[in-house]
Amino acid sequence: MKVLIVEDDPLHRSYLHEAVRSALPECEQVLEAENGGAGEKLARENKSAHVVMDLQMSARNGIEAARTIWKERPDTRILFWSNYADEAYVRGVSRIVPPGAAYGYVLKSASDDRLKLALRSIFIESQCVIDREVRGLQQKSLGHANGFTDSEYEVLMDIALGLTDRAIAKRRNLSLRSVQNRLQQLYEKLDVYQPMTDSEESRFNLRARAVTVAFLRKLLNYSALERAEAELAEWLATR
Amino acid sequence: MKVLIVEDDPLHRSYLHEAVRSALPECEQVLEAENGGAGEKLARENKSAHVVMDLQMSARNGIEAARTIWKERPDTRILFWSNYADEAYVRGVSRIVPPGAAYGYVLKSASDDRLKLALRSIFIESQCVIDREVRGLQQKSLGHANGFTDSEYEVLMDIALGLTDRAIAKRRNLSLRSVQNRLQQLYEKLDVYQPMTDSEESRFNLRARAVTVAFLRKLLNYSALERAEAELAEWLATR
DNA sequence: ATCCGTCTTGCAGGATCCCGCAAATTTTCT
DNA sequence: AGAAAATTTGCGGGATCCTGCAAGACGGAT
Repeated sequence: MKVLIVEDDPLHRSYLHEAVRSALPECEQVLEAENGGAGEKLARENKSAHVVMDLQMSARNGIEAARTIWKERPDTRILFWSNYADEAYVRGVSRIVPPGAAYGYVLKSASDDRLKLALRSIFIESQCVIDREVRGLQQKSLGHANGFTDSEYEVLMDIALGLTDRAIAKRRNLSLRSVQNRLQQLYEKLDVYQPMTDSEESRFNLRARAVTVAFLRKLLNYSALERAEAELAEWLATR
Repeated sequence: MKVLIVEDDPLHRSYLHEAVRSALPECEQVLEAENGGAGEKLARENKSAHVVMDLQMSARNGIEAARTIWKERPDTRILFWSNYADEAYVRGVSRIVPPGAAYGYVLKSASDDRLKLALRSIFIESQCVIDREVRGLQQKSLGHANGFTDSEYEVLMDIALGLTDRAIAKRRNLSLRSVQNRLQQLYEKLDVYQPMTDSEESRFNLRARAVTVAFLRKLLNYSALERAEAELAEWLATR
């Protein structure tokens, strides 16, 4: 068995290396890459079927890397190992995992044992292992209780990118009014209607405010924005 | 000499601990805190005059912590040790450093030697040490060549928070039109006027787009937003 | 003092955004 | 199939945003 580690931070990389060695004695070789691009390349060359991947790397995003790896070999097992459980990350991951693939999502704050257990479960037993904190988010985002519809999430990304109502309508094949409907739902759910002061006027710009509170609530983050921007550029090219 | 380490990540914390021990043999005691709040408390109790501080911690921001520490004891020496050199961080730091204080800004990607040298320079020699990458940003942001005026940065934060033109005017004691002038300068500098397609209409919503490209350019980031939101709440309270 | 550049302010108008209302369409459920 | 619920769409109007034009205000330099 070969294991590929894709991780920015040298300290974390060597810690992971050590953890893999000790949790998987049957592993003959541990490869290391320090960004998404190098990770994709190594995975291709070595046909690695076992990857530990950091999200949030400077050069190339972990999610991007995972997507191309899975596109080439959908049975690859990937353990995502991240600092944060932002909803943006969780959504990003579950959007790209191929049907039936074994993967995991473990926080860096998890204990040694938890990490090692996850390594064995995913790489040996082909099970999915998702940290409880992350799992909670997943369910909340699916259960429509307080979560967001995919279509709402779409418009959220679109206004975060700075698109016009009209532009969104074109991109999503909707009428202007429908876009605005979705926006209203979004504003409702993000609870953006609070007046600035109890006194009188002076409110928020709903559109901009929505993006802000989405950020503060971790529905959005830098890498989600980065991905969205890339997708937008892609779409623009086809017009 | 006592040194206080404020850092989220256990791995980085112990690495720092080791680096301090080896670079500063005259240091008798190394204290550790795992978030900003605990850091402030320890600094107060131990009157630590030497701090190594991570920015970007989950519980309480490194910049916030540094601000309160410096407010209580302005001669404290603080070395900021961060993953990123976002302009948002650099601006945030230089906004709070007291006149004449010795501080440093070193990236986590720097070599062992660089870190140790910085530790000695700041804590022993009371010099300011700022990584070249960071320094570059500082100068660019000051030299008005391509950088942003403080007033432009202010409106940027304000629209990022989702404030109305009118609200910004009140907050900054300006007329409506002046705010809009600043916004125009901002749009100009952020180069937000590009049409979406070469063909015809369908452009960006300038206001939202400006915030986005500011994010992508690292002029803004999560912690800057967090701080701005707190300041806004504070201001709202005084109305 | 005068000149010059920068910053500020007002006004006006066109574009966009936000939203209530209501009809048409699709989806879901029985 | 038929009814109920949700979604989509059009229209219209009020609020906000973006901008050109032009007149003061302030400060520094000659």
